[in-house]
Amino acid sequence: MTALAHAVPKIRAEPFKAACSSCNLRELCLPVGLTSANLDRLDHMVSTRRNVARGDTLFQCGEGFTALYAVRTGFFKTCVSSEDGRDQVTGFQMAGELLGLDGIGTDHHTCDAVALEDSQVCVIPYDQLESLSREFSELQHQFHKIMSREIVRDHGVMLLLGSMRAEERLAAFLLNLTQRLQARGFSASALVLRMTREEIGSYLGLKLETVSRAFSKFQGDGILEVKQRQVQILALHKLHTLVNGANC
Amino acid sequence: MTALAHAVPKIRAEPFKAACSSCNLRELCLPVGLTSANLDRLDHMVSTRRNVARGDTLFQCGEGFTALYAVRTGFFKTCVSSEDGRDQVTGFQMAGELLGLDGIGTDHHTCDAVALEDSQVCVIPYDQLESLSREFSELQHQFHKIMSREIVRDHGVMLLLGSMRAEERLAAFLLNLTQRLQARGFSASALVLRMTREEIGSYLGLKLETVSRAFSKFQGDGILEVKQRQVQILALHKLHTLVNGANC
DNA sequence: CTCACCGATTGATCTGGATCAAGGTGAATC
DNA sequence: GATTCACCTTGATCCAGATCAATCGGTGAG
Repeated sequence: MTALAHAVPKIRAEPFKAACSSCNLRELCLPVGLTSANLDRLDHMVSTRRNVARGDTLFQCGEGFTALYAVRTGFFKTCVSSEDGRDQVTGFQMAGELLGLDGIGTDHHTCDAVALEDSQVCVIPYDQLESLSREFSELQHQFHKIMSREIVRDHGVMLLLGSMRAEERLAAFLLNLTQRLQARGFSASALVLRMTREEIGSYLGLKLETVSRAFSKFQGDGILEVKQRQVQILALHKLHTLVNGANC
Repeated sequence: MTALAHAVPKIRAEPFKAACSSCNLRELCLPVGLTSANLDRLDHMVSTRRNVARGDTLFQCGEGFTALYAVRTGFFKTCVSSEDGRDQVTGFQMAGELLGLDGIGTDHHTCDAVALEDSQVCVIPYDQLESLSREFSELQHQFHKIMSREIVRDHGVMLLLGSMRAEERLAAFLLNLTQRLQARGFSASALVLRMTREEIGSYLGLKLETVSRAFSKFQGDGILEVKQRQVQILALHKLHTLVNGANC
């Protein structure tokens, strides 16, 4: 055991043989709907992984665009900033989700992608993705679906930012998080936030104090049990009615 | 450059032989970067046009998705609504811009597209677009760029909604409009708004009264000359500093 | 163990934009 | 040219969330 541990060096940032065909995220990620023959071709394309330490950027605004990234493990945020230093978190990405779609349009990334915990991504060279998706339409269609869903998601965030009040925004955010975690096999009711109150606030167009107060309010109302970043959802239905039904 | 002639005879609802190859929007629309041989193939695919009268919908939320639409003439808005009737304008589309990208992900449209004036669109059958873009990579790449730019645009709107104050939002909106109009050969300083104050407000996350007050403020400051929907931009640079530089 | 630091909470106060209300304006119709 | 209607403007008031400020709590370093 000790001999083996000594023989196998710690795996760092070096290229690592990835394999979509044996990845447990393949039903959530780019390979959805591919036949096993085509999955093998994808394996060949997605040949490297990259580790990103907590706090480091996967890519930054302005950098040249060459590849998309599929989150394998960990958690990211993306944020854009205006010339005068205003900052806006545009999304949080977890396992199976794609990063970098913003770069296709201009050949340069237009936002920062920052790891909120030690993470690993699969590198998807973009030119290879284009040529491969010219070869089999399943991949092409799946890729288009992913882009389209990102647009629809963004529209949902606009609705949230444009017309919801603070508590509704937080409720919508929590519902979205749990849904995505549940799709990945995690508990629907117990979650650990990987981001600060300030980052949540930036995403929701609120100040961190307002986010904190909304958490406390939810706790007081018996909807949540909040202990720092540990959140237990006690009344999912109340979150739903907050977002939908109850108009004042 | 004199104003573009608006004296084009009115074309009615019958299918009409479209031709990207002879369309004066081809440098702004899907055909960007295509060789003339490939343009001909595109002509064959985009064979029909559709007229949409002011106030009518091009498609509605929930409808099955079969095609994308390129605006040829006129002006549209897209809006999403939540279950409890909240409404959010997610964008305004003018000549050369694509509508319907939201439908790819789920095979159903997720928003309404409403004509704000009598308009005409080119119908782009989506399955044909996919197969054609498997055949030539220029079309594929251009299509991907358009989707990516839509994502980037949405991120910009999130930044606006999440971190700008009312006057900054209106300034950013006006700048965006004039840039797009200018790219289409219209005056950069004189514009006619095709949407109501309420629609602008919905897009910007503001109430119509606030939009109206901001217009009046800009007029008082000598930035604009506003007469109902006729807007003359007198000090473009002041709009820029409002959006960027001047913090408080 | 103590210190320092970062993030979270909570309270007090302020304010930008919402809301409520009352005209004003221009285009279409008769 | 009077009527109507949809849209816009402007004023007065209110309130949700921002801002300012103090404190607490967990965590990592020395």
